[in-house]
Amino acid sequence: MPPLDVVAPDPPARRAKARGYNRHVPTLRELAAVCNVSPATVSRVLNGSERVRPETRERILAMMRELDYVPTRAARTLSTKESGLIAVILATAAHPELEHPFFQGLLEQFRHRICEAGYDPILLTGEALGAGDQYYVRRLRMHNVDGVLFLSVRGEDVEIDELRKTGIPIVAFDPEGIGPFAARIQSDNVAAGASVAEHLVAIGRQRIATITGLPETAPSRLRLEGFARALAAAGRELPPEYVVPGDFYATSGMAGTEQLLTLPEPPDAIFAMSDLMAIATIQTLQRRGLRVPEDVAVVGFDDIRFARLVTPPLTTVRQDVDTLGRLAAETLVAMIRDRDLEPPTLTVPTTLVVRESTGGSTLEEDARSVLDLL
Amino acid sequence: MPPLDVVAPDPPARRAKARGYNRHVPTLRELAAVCNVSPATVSRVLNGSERVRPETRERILAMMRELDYVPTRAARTLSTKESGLIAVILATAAHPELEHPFFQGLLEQFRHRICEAGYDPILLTGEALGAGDQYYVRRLRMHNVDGVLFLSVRGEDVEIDELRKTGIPIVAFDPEGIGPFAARIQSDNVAAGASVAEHLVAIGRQRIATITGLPETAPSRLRLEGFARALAAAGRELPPEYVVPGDFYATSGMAGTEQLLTLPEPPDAIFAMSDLMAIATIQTLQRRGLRVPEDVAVVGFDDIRFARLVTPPLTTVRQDVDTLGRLAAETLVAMIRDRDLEPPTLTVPTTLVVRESTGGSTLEEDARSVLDLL
DNA sequence: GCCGGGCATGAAACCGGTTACACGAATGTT
DNA sequence: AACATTCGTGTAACCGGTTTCATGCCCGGC
Repeated sequence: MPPLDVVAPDPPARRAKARGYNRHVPTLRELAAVCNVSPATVSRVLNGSERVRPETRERILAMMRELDYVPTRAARTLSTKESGLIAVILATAAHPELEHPFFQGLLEQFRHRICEAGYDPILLTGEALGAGDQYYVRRLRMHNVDGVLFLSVRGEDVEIDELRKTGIPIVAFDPEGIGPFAARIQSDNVAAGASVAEHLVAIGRQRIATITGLPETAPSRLRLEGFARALAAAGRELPPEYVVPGDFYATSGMAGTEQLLTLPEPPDAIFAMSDLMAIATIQTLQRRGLRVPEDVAVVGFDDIRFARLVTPPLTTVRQDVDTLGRLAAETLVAMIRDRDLEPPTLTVPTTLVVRESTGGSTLEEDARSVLDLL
Repeated sequence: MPPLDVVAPDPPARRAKARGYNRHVPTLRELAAVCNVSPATVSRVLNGSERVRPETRERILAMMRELDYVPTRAARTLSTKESGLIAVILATAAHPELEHPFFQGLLEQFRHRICEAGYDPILLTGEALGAGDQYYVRRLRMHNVDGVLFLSVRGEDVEIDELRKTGIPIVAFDPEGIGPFAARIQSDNVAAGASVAEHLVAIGRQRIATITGLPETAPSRLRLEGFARALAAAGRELPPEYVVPGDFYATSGMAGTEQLLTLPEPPDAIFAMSDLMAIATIQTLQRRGLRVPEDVAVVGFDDIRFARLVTPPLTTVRQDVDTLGRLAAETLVAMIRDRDLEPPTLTVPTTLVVRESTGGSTLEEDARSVLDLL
């Protein structure tokens, strides 16, 4: 049976009412009308302009609170070309940074800092998901993104040039194949590689090998450079068969270890260029009946939370994610505010954290450090 | 020396030129003019309207490509109230979901799916960062967010009601203290808890204990419910001192294990309600000279990548992150497109993955499973 | 008492898409 | 042949802030 009253209320409004969210959100003009001022004055209050009489300002601010006024970012963006959004570009699904523990800390610190500066991060991916309108450069242009943070650029990214043409400020972490138009943030990979080599020499290891990250990436090359140079300085060889390529992820750590164990002279120390690979290395060695650190010492890179939780706890190079994230945020915000700023290159020192996987720390020390975990 | 020509070009334009990004981005109206059509027609092509003659459409599409036209989202948002943004709400810094491996997979799958549907995720945090304009509800209203994904709502969130009033579609994962206005996605925690209990009984353990997650959270309560019920069904006791509270993170796993070991009758099996806690549990047991699984069997929850890399590989409950992420995305997009949709509650089954920490799998099986890692 | 200047405020155009409505041409109906 | 309908397209208002320029006021100086 059709209802008796033929005049149906406006459907969307009725639905809204039914769900209880018919609260009208005022516009700037309505707010201005209520306050008996012009839209321009309200806008000035919103933007903290000096040119407003204090009592007028207070009256408007009070009314904003009372009406629960929130300015519409889209309108402001349309007018000013500033969106308050910063794009964080993740790489392809094949190497999901988001799943790499190291990047999480970096990202959280970064997010926190840019939020304080009034920006919000929007997550995009370098991966092309079929249709062209899913390319990140297109998305980021649509959204009028104010700045871009790149997590581990890889050389083959054909869109980098497209991105450069937009003129949007860019900060890249551990960049490879990105021009000087982008700021760069990185750990001191050369010094870090050297510190690992020196440690392994100091504890008396004779046959020192390494499983690298993706060979074409900057962190991988630079760590190897410092590592090899320090070994040479100590009068040690680094034969080619002791350098096996990995990709930073766990599986390649297993494969690399297997490969090293087939050598006529297997190493007595392995430097894996990520903690994920190092942990896989320990696991593989133990499966083969080898003891860590007695038979083979293992060193990782990153100092992810898990590093101290594996058995034995992992000696590793700590990257200062808080500083890295903070600097990335500060640099990007500075570049947004002053477009003439020359993009800097910042290098952050690392710390070698010695634990049991190289025989370095006692059980008591380590138990204490575990309690530092959140 | 000042340059001879006194008339300085427009400063911003000059800077842009100097950096090489003076490329002019056309507007819809300019594009329309070039194509000898009205803005309305271009807009119709953009939005896939049927009412355009095919040859006109082609001409416009070709010109879009040639001029590298990208529509400005802000203008469309202003007009349609749809921003193409979906907010992902992380909790406070005290419990950084982003660092919890389980959420990464969920988030990546979610991101991937909503991206295909034309949305991009914006990261917000429940934490109030000082000033009021950093509250997430304000941010999300500013940005005209189309939908919200909540990761692990906690009961004390005072802003939930503010959020509800906005009427924005919400999907919450493992929700606690959120009303029926939000869709809920969760693993079948009761069945999962029961499957763990049954497994531990089946392998003949006598003194079965558990370290829970945050006691006030839904997953923690539900897993305990299933666990206790299944133990009772098998005629086993679950004395109160065998239930110690944790918080899903590693440290609480250590503390909980220590606590269990001080009991007059320490357990011979421990169910930790997250892999992070379970791994900390194994580590702690080994430090105390206890063997896993011979002396104490350990079961975790989540099946994070590390679960199979620790020694011994961890028996755990696998949450189907791909399905969880996909369902969250599909549900949210559906709710955005049809605001009348009743918010569903979806429960996804889990799988018990038996590995060596309960003595379950052989070395060979496990080595194979490790190779499944990406 | 008149004038210049600083200050608080207002009027109106503008940012770039969207869309309701109008309109002419082509097609179909009787 | 007259008329209704559908189709393709254009006109213009609108979304909600921002910003330039104008204006009116009050003040101090001469």
